[in-house]
Amino acid sequence: MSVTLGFPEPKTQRESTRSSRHTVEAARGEISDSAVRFLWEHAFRDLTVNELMAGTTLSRPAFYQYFSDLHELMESLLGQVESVMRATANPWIMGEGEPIAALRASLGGVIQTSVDHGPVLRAVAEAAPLDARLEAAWSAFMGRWNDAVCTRIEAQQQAGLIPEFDARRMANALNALDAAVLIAEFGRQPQGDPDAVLDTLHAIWVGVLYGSVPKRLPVSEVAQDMSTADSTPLSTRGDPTR
Amino acid sequence: MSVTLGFPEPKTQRESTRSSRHTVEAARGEISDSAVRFLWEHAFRDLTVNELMAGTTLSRPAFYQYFSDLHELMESLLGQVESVMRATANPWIMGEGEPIAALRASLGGVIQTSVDHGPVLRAVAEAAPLDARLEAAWSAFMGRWNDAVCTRIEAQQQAGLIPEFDARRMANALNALDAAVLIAEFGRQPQGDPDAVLDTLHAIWVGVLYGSVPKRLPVSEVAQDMSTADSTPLSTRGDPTR
DNA sequence: TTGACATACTGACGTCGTGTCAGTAGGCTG
DNA sequence: CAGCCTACTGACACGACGTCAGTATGTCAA
Repeated sequence: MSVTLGFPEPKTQRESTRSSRHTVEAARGEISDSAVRFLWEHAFRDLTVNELMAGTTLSRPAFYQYFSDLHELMESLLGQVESVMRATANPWIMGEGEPIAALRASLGGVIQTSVDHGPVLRAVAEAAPLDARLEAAWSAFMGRWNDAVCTRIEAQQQAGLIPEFDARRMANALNALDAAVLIAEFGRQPQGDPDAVLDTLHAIWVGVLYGSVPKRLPVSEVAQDMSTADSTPLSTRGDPTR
Repeated sequence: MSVTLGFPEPKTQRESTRSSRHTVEAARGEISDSAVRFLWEHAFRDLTVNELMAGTTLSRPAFYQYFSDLHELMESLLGQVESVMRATANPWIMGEGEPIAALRASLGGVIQTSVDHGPVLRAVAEAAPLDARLEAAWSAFMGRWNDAVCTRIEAQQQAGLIPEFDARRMANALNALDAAVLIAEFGRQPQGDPDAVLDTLHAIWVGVLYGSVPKRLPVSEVAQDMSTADSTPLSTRGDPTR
C-alpha cells in the first residue's frame, strides 16, 4: 500500500521451508518500517497497534504474532539503532589518535546516527518509562555507553590526561547529557543544526575532560569529514509527502 | 485513612462561603498529597485515577471536578516544585559573590530540591511526552531555566570570565544534563548520594564555563552550608512503612 | 489432481482505564 | 422548614489492548 522503497518481498524462503504469506523476517521488517515511518511524523503517544498495522498489509491481530506489544517493537528498533551508533563512536572509545580530535570524530558519528534515526531514539526514550522491560533495555543501552566511556576516562586518567574525578559518575552524566541533547535536537522535525550541536557537545566534553576549550586547538587538525560517517538508514524513511 | 502528617483539615472556610464537604483548595490538596505519596513508591505508569482516588476520601469521578486529567495534576505538582527550586538557585543565577562558589551553592540548592521532590520531577518528566499540554508545561519549565542560565552566561562572557561559545545552546545542554542526572539520581528510591552528585555537576559546570576543575580552588571558600537550603517539603512525604 | 496437514492470518470477544452525565445527598440561606 | 446550591457518585459509552477459536492459504504426499 504505502511501501516506498527497497526490497520488494524477495521471497527467497532461504530454506524453502514453511511460509505462506510472509517470512517472519519480512513481516517483522514490514511492521518495523511502518513504525519508523509513523514515528518520523508523529509522537510515540499517538502510535497505536491499529494505526501501526494500517501501514502494513496485515491486520491488527497479526501484530501480536511478531511482537508481544508495542514496547517490544521499540526494543527491537533500539537494538538496530544501537548497532549503527556504536560503530560510529569508535575513534575516541577505542583510543585511536589524538584524544581531542578523536572525541570530535566520535561525537560527530553519534550525531550523524541521531540525524538518521532521531525519531526512533526519541520514541524509545519516551516509551521506556511506560514498560519495565523496555526501561531495562534502555537502561542497559545507556549502561553500555557508560561502561565504554568510563573505561576510556579511567585509562586517560592513568595517563595523566584527565583530572582525577569519579569516572563512572562523570561518564553517566556526559552520556545522559548527550542523550538529552540529541533527542531534543534530532528527535523530531524540523531537526537542529548538527554542526552547532557538535560544537556545543565537543566544548562540553573537552572542557570537562581536558580542561580546555576546543577552539584553542588547530581547527584543521580537529575537522573531520563527516560524510564518511556511516549513515545507512535503519529502515525506510518516512515519506515527506504523506 | 493513610494521611500521615500535617494539616488535619483546618476547615477554616476562609470566607464562610459555600462548601459542603471540601474546600476546592482542600480537595486539590488531598488529591495532590495522594499522588505525591503514590509517586514516592511507584512509577507514573502505575498511577491510575482509581488508584489515586483510593488514597483520598473521595471517589473516582470527583477527581474530574478538580483536574481535567492526570496530566493536569502533574502540571500542578510541577508548578509547586518549580517555585521551591527557583528560590534555591538564586546565588549563581543572580550573580551573587564569587562565581564558582555561587555556582556550587546554586547546584546544591537544586540538588536539595531534587532530594525532596525527586519522584515528582521524575513523574512529570516521564508523563510529559504523553500529553501535549504537559509537554508544553515541561518545556516552558526548562525554558525558564535556560533563559536564566543563558543570561548569566552571556553576562559573564562580556566580563571575560567565560569563553565565547553559543550561550543559549550551552545553557540548554547544561540544564538538560542537570535534569537527566537529578532525575536519575533522586527520582526513585533508593536515592543517590547528594554530595557526590554535587561534585560531579560542579566539576562539569566549572570545567565547561570557567575552563578549570573546581579542585584547583580553595575548598574552604567553595564549601557552603547546605543545611541553609530551603528543604520545605512540597507535600506529605510517602510513609516508608507502607 | 487431490486430499490432508501446517501455519499465517483474522473477526470477534472480554477486559481495563478513561471521561461524562444525570441524578442524589449534604449543607447553607432566608 | 422550604428551597436551593453544589459537591459528589453510580452507571454508562468509548477506545485500546490482548486473546482465541476459526478460516484461509500454501506445502507436501500419494
